[in-house]
Amino acid sequence: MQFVFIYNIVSIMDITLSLSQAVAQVLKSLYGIEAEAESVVLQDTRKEFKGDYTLVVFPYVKQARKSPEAVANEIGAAVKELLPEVAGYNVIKGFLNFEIADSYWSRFVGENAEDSRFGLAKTNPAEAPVVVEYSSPNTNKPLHLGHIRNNLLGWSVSCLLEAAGANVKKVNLVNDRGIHICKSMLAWKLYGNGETPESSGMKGDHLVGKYYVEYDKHYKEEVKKLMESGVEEEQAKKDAPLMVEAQSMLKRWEEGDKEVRDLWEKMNGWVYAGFDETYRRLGVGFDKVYYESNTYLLGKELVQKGLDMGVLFRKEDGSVWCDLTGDGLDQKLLLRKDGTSVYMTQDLGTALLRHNDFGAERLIYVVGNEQDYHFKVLKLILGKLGFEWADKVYHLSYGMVELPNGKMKSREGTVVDADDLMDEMEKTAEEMSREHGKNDELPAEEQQHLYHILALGALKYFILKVDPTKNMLFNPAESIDFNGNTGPFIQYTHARIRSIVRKAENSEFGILNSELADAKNNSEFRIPNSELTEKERGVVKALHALPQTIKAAAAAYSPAMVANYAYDLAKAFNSFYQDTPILRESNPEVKQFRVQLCAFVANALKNTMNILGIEVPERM
RNA sequence: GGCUCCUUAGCUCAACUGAAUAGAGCAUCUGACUACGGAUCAGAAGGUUGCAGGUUUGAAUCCUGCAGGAGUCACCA
Repeated sequence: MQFVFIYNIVSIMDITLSLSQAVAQVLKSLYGIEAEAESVVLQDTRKEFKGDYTLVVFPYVKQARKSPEAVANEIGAAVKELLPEVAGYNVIKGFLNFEIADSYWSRFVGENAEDSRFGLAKTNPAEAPVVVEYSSPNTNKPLHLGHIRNNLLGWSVSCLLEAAGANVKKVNLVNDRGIHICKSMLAWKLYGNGETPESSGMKGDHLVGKYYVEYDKHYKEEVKKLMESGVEEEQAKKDAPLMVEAQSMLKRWEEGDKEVRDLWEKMNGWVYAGFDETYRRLGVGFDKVYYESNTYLLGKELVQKGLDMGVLFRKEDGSVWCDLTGDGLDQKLLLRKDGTSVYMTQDLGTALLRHNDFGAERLIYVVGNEQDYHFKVLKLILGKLGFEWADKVYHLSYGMVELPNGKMKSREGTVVDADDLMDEMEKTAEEMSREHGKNDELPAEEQQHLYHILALGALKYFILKVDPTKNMLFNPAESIDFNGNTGPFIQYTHARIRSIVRKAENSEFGILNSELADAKNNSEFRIPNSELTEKERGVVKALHALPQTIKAAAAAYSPAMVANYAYDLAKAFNSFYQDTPILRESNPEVKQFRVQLCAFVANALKNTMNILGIEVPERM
């Protein structure tokens, strides 16, 4: 427990930690119960009862051999004796409610309000990094709503892990080759008449996507014709001239045919320009981008190694397999009979590459839950190949995004395009803002920026507030709502607070004066016995919970926990703000404290929203 | 069909490793000091946590069965 001592010098110790330790200690001395401090569960006291933190004593009554009330009372008395911060306690049935002294809360505010990084851990760049892969798009069509969830999650989980102290590297693995790209290329060659993003004014990724659709249209016609002439459907799908041509194109690509490669590079270039634009608008980015055209041959050596080790086997036709029946799964193909590799082969190779590139402490893959099986197998095979880091591979498996009328299907045109969606949200943000008419005096450029921030705030919050592992429903009408549990609600709260703080800073009273700075060095800092109002305490307790919230959210890879926290904090503040005078307060000391509390909340909202990739405006 | 996951208020979501009367928002209804910024706040109503059993002092949470939904089971990625 050495760290406790150090914490005490740097700042006051988190009362919940002190309480857990005190309870553990008391359990031992009173009843001889051995309990780790971490195993002592404290929950927030429900608001209908008096107190701040609650210990449920039922787990201990058996060993204590007393009634729950008696146990609770004894623990309460002993802990109060131990910790001066505990002002009192009350017992209701088996629930022991600790009441924390206001002096603790005041001191907590005094010591942390000015810390712009409150709740955020420092990262150590020398530490082995956590590599987060996300996005990983195909280059034959533009990004859609499903990609948006992926990108927002990937970005925000990266920020979250950083906030918890990890050294994070974000990577993207672009699927830039394969039959699907050839389809777009072929259709463009046949029907494109040399159309370019410049000539058409179309965004590159959309242009390429257009020809992917074009291919599908003509291909279907061909299949239909063949079937009408008596060919079986399955055969028709293989024999359709367009399919034959696309296959041949892929083959020529692999052979390095100059014409095919040139076209491929040209069209991929269009797509990348388009993606860059979308990424920029979404506010996401990467430390390193891998291209599958460079990595798709990787993994073959691993397969050879696996054969040598005897963990893989070759069938008569020459194909190579991994037998996972011992793990309750099937056999998995790793090399086709013609020696070419499959998805899994590549992924084995890129995992090793990434491990070697970064010396990673963890490899996180942000990939939809439709690939649960794939990653289960990937980890198993890596383990069989003798890589002890196989268990550092973590599949951050997120749920599907559904629309009110079911799944998105590209063929049925029910896909929500990422760029369109952002356009739509920005338009709505502009309309809402104009309606409120509070930003009419801002320069046009700032107005546009504001609409962008609000639109993306709404979109990101809407998606990130849902537990990543769960499927979610995306209702376009609700996603652009700006009231209630939404991004703009929190952004608005921030803007209002900043308005107060600006006024305070400009006023003759000068809130951040030297008196305050001096007082910070004083252990008896700040009106130790002054009483807080109910609403003030609510806000302070919410702030106090930030560091542990970030820790828990990072451990669960859940930006949703951060989103819900930000919302709770904003609500606590709004409730406080509604009926508590701040600048109107006549007692200067109280006024100063409240302004300080405002600045503290604004900063916490900003930091938590930033973890979600959401900016907060100064005014809106 | 096998395997995996899901089912909480009319709708969208919470509820940390089992704990007090299951919480928010939207929608509905009612109210708020001449706004320190009303994109706010206060309140009402809304639930047999899919169904049936079981374990436990205590279950939305753990176990079993059933019903409904999703995903997956490619020499696609």
